[in-house]
Amino acid sequence: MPELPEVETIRRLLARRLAGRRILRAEFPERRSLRGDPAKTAARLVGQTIRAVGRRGKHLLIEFDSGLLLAVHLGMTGSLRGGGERGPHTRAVLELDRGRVLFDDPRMFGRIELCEALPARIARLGPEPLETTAADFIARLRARRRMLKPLLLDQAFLRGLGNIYTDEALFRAGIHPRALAARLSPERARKLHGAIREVLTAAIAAGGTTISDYVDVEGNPGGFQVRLRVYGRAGEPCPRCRAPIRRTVVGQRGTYYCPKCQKR
DNA sequence: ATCGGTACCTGCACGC
DNA sequence: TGCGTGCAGGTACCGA
Repeated sequence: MPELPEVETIRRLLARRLAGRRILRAEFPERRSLRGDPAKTAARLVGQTIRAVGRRGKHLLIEFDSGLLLAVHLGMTGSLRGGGERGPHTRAVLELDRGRVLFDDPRMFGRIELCEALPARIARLGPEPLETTAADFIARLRARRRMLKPLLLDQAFLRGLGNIYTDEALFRAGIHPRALAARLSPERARKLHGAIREVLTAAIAAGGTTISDYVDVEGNPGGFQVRLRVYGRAGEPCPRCRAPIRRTVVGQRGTYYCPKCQKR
């Protein structure tokens, strides 16, 4: 479900809600949603005060005064709720000195981990798409012999893009999802860098994309779905040339693109 | 390095 | 109504 813009939207709301709060109780009713032992993790969390909420790619990082870190990945269907009662898919509950936060995740692809430092798994991800420079991005593309779509989805190359925003960025840049990274001209690579920045920035401003179930901490859906140009629009006319948008599969992922506007 | 396949899960839409 | 199928915003691991 959530890609960078959704996670960033959640991070901002969570930061406001959680900064300075203390954990009174924690519960992990679903062992598989947690890396580590549920009882031990819960015990270590009690009494911890939240300093800040950060983000690396699609990972949320709840930082405590003690230096401990609660890393949350929402997977495909994970969501965080500020308040309310637990439901059938509640996988974690943090009871605070004011309010509570619940982690719901029907498909259980999401994970929570309490750690003392940034886990290697997260530390070794690629750069933030909104922080990397065009020059660096172009140089790194050049070094890869791979199709663009799977490369952009690879979190070790760039952290935060998922299926939706990859397709949207490639469309905006006029580049075919199967185009080979190393063969892109510097000008087209620069255009792709700009397209990624634009689509992510606009999506964050709109509060993310809701296809079926994404909601933020307050339960509000995103607003960017109405501005998607190709994702989920197979058969509809391309907003630029009116040719029908096509759906195909690239790297085992459903992929939407305009066969006329997007060239290899 | 890169690719394809599989696995992990549940829920929903769809066709019959 | 019920059942089978395919699909879904993500990641990890395996062998080729």
